Amino acid sequence: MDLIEEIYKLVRQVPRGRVSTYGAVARALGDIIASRAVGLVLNLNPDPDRTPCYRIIASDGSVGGFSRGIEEKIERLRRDGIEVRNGKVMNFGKVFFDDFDTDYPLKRLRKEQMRLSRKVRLKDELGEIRYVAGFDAGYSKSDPLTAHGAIVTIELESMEIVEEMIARKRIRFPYIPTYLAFREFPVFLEAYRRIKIQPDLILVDGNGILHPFKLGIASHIGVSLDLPTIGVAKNLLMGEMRGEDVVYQGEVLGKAVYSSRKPIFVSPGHRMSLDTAVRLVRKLCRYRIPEPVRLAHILAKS
DNA sequence: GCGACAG
DNA sequence: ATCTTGTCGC
Ligand SMILES: [Mg+2]
Repeated sequence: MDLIEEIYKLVRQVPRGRVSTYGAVARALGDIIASRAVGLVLNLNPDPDRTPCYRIIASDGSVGGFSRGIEEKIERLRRDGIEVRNGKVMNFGKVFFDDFDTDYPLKRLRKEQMRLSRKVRLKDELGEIRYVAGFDAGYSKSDPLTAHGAIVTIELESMEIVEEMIARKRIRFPYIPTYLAFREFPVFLEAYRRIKIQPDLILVDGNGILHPFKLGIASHIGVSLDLPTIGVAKNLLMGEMRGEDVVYQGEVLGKAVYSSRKPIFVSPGHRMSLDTAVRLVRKLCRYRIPEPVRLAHILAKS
């Protein structure tokens, strides 16, 4: 799924003399939550003549940002015949374009999450756990369209590294909260296909079932490979704290683990109960982040 | 300005 | 997530 191209295709539908908004483009993608991602993608637009990203402004009528400076954005809008005063588009309601031709790609991906979430199993289905892998992805500002995916596998008993793998993949999907797997799963798979030692368990940087459709990236990976997985997040995506429980819509989907002063948020991904996930994560923590993920994080950045 | 949404 | 020297505390 090339969501970056989908965004550019929508932007090209905005006619000269009209403007639209980051939120309107996000709604045409299928989910308003993607509005910030629309801005980030337009920031990387290589050709503002072919893809007139300057016609996308903030929902309050202010012009928003432009990588070449907002002066050029205002100048381009004026050349289109748009009146701009004090950084605001005049007659906003009249020039606003929202008549996008779209098949709502994010709605399709949401349905895919709902379909996969029915396959998640939350009872312990673990054989003997000898090898534990951790996965994380890293990026760089100088090359923001390449993801670096790292897998580090350790032996549980000795906590020694037995394998390290790094893969690169062109990114065609921005970070959108609750859609993380569609960004990072491809580079995970690229690295996973190359490892020689089959892990018995994979820890993933991100959530498991602690997700609005119970399909965070750890569950997405677990179900796709039918392997036991655990999600380990450094920040809380959703839910409220009840003691150490993370509760969402009346259900305990995760737990805060105080491996250091600041907690991490653990949720089962697949073939695992919450309690077992927490027990295994505690066992794997030398510092705040469990070793396989911590080491994968370092490798992905290098 | 506030709230806030993994990475 | 990224941009990033040095400093402080444990
Ligand atoms: Mg990460």
